[in-house]
Amino acid sequence: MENPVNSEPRTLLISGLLEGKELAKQLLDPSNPIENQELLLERILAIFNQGLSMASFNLKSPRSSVAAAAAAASPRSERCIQDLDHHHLHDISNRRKILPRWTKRIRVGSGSGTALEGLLDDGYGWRKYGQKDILGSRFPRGYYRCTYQGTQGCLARKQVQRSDDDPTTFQVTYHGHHTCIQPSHHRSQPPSLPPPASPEAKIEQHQQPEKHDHPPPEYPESASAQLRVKTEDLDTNVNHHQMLPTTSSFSSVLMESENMETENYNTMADSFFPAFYSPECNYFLAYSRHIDGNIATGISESDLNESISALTSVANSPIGGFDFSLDQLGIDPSYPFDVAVFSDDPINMDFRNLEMV
DNA sequence: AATATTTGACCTCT
DNA sequence: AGAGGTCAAATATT
Repeated sequence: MENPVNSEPRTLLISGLLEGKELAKQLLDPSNPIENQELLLERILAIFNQGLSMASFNLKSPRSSVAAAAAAASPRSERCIQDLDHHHLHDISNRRKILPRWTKRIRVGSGSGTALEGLLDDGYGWRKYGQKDILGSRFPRGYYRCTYQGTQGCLARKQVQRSDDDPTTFQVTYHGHHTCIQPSHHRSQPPSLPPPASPEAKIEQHQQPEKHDHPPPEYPESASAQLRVKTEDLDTNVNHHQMLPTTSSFSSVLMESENMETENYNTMADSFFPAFYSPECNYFLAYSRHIDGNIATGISESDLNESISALTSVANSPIGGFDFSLDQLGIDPSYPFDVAVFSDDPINMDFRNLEMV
């Protein structure tokens, strides 16, 4: 029963467009530095994209889009029919391989028994759709999908696995970025606060040496006050934590390197520029992080091009410039674009602070 | 009544 | 064939 908030897409769409309007006004402000103008443009574009995707998603009949077909509404018998479609089959089999995937280790400070898992709220609305005993693990693995899969076609998923050796820690593996607008995230409104708990939770960040990829750091580290991420160790000048509510942290989060099935994602570009792609939906939103006006520290454009084109197979790099178009990218505009635009995830909070203050 | 969770069956991948 | 992942009917919760 999470997110009882009204998630009516129309409302969200309108408020998003209002934000776009506001940004457009700022764009006209001649005192704005040129870098900011680029950012504003990019963001406005993203808002348009999101709006388009929302509108098209809600207009279409559920069966008419892959995203919706992937939604849970489809009975098993219909699935079999759909599976006759080889393309569709191919899409589905590819999806798991290509979707970005990253893992976090979350330690809950205190608590007992089943209540612990409730402390794992990361600010998003999740709906449990399965649980499985895992070979060699004492605790079952929980499977969650985005609450708004049905209404907004968001394909984000996560798995929660309680650690064997330390039952107070959970390994949370995310699959895919949210393409939805989450009401609880909107306008930086953190979800309801959890009951206060041990405030001394220590947050660490580390990487597994054998896997050199970074977790996409744009994931909203609990827009809620429940998780606080220590980002000082991140090698960027991004100050996520400044944007995060820090009132009561009682969970620790260890950002782990990703356990990707595709090495394609395994690039610096992905960590610095968590391009919100979702190849199974064939969409790509040009989106990058501009911190201190330097968007590509340590990353060559060719690196970006390589990784991104490999990822999407439809896109050229959006990083070097923002002059992409749906046609250029071969994107079906009817698919949901990724978003983060309306959510208050850290990266966008950065944007807000950078551009609107 | 609407929405979320549980859980056994089914599907996919290795 | 077996393990992991997902579906969906039954059940629980709000």
